[in-house]
Amino acid sequence: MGRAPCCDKANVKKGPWSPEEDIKLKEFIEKYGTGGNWIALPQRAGLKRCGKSCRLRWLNYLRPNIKHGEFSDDEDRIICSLFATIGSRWSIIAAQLPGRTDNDIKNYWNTKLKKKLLGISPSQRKSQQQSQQQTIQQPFQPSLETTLTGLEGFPLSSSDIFNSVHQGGHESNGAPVHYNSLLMFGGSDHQQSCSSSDGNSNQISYGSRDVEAYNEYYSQMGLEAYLFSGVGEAPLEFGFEDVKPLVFNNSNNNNNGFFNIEDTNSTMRGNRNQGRVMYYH
DNA sequence: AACATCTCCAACCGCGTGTAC
DNA sequence: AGTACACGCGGTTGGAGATGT
Repeated sequence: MGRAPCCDKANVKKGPWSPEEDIKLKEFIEKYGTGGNWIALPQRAGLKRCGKSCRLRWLNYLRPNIKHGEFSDDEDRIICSLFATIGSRWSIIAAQLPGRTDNDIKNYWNTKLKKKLLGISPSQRKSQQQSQQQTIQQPFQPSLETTLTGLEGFPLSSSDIFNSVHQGGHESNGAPVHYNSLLMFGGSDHQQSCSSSDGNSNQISYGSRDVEAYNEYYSQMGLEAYLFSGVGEAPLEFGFEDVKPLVFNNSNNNNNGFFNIEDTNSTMRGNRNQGRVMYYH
């Protein structure tokens, strides 16, 4: 047995909304509110529309403070960063952009931003359409990650971590070291920054709000990764009662791909704004 | 100018989730 | 605990307008 229809489809109007319908809906909601019942609303408002259609029209177009028009560079950055960390959860992304709707952001991403990031001109699109399709539908594939890591404030990709940032991390045969897990500690609250100055250190700090999303992001890349905000208490908060972080340092490399363990809690506590990437073999 | 193709975005659809009973 | 229903979300579609040939 299928799902019961939300309304009598034979008796509801579909397609674009007329200005008259918009006025009717807007005036009704401003006067009476939604009453917490979208299904009953169209009848009460005298509209021959499905409740879902009314809800969508109100949320995406008629409600106050909706922002239309061009997205700013800041908005672009926020969308990219969030898309890369949490994927296509448009309602969550929209919550970070006042005045923008999930539908708006979704459309913007699908029609413009995605192409902008991939650097594809209109003439290139046709020939690349097939390969794009594959990449785009799987946001965590390396090609898109690589593109996105160029954005300021974006988390590092696995290849950045393994090959670029920590160039000293090599097997004795010269091959990059691969790790099973990745532990990161860092920084004061609500900052987002990452940098790599000398290839041997990686400064990274994220606000506590973002931790779960980033952890999810890294796990999508096949890394068992744990990113902690704060230093002292955070591991406990995330269920790591006996964390023994491996501090990246060339001198700690014992030449077989493993790094020596040392207790750095005191150091870390004293350098809250200089978090480090640490590997757990 | 005519036609084909592309772009954009509003709107639709189906499904998962929450909640009331 | 099970069921029915409404809401909200994300994927997809349709069509108008823009652009290319």
